[in-house]
Amino acid sequence: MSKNVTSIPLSRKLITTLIKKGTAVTEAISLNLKEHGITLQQFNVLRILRGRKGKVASLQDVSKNMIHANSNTTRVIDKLVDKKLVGRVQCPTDRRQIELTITDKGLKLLAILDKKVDDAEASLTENLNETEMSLLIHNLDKI
Amino acid sequence: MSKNVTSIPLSRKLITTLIKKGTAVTEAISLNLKEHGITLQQFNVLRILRGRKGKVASLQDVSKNMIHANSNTTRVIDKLVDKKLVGRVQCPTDRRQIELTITDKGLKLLAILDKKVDDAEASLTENLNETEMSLLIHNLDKI
DNA sequence: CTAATATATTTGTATAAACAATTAATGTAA
DNA sequence: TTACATTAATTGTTTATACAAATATATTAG
Repeated sequence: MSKNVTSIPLSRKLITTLIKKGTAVTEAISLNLKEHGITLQQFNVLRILRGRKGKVASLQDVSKNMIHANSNTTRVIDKLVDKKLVGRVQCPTDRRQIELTITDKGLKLLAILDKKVDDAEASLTENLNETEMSLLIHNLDKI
Repeated sequence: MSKNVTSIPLSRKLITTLIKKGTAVTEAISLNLKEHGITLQQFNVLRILRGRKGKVASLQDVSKNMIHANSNTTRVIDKLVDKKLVGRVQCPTDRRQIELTITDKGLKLLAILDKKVDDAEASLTENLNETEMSLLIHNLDKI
């Protein structure tokens, strides 16, 4: 069966909705972090590092897992190091690489932020039940 | 029935997926516009103005309909005026307001861009059928 | 009519992001 | 070993965005 021509406007509606909701959600989450002087990018880096459970991560490990894998990762991490939330040392076996870890201070802050972000995320999705959420995730992954 | 506690990680997964997909889609669409020196914001303004079908729009009309309703709308429009894609005149009855219209050159460019963007949007959603797209839109609107 | 208030747009400034180029260290082939 | 290529991270620069303040015009209360 051939693709229905009316699928073009529907795909436009879907993409537009996705961009708008994505932006709105980003802003809603960011708002909770802002009071603590943390950006969404910085928050993601902290979460990635905590996920390492003590093992070090290189800058490119982090960069790959970020929403935007870009060349500004160094500067995002600079801010976290300045705030003593992340430790950065040169890798002894390959001195091109750096080894990143989350500090105790970072873990403590993250615990506070997580609570706020979890609440915000729960609030944003309060009109959806679990089945709907699972289906949304499943179908969003087809895009 | 009380809310299941496992809904918290599911909501996190959903929000994370939404942010990532929203970003990816934004970039994919932007890529098509970039070759023509147009940003997504500028493209949206052109579409909004075309939607007016000849009637003028004020800056705040445009700003309200943009993904980011912000104080930088003036500068986005500056670029479009520079490129002669949009006309800007002072409103005679209320000189605080400006009257914006899309030019013929703007309409011609938009016709080209629309084609590319429609194709990109169709391609992005090719793994979804109409029922799935409708449901996605419906459920995203609950967020 | 004048002062105060409200509204529409613009401008200034600091921060963030995109993109390209550079530096430093390592790996590899003659 | 030495030159060349590759990899990892950093830096420079331009453009975009967020947020606050300023400007210009219009409206309203007295």
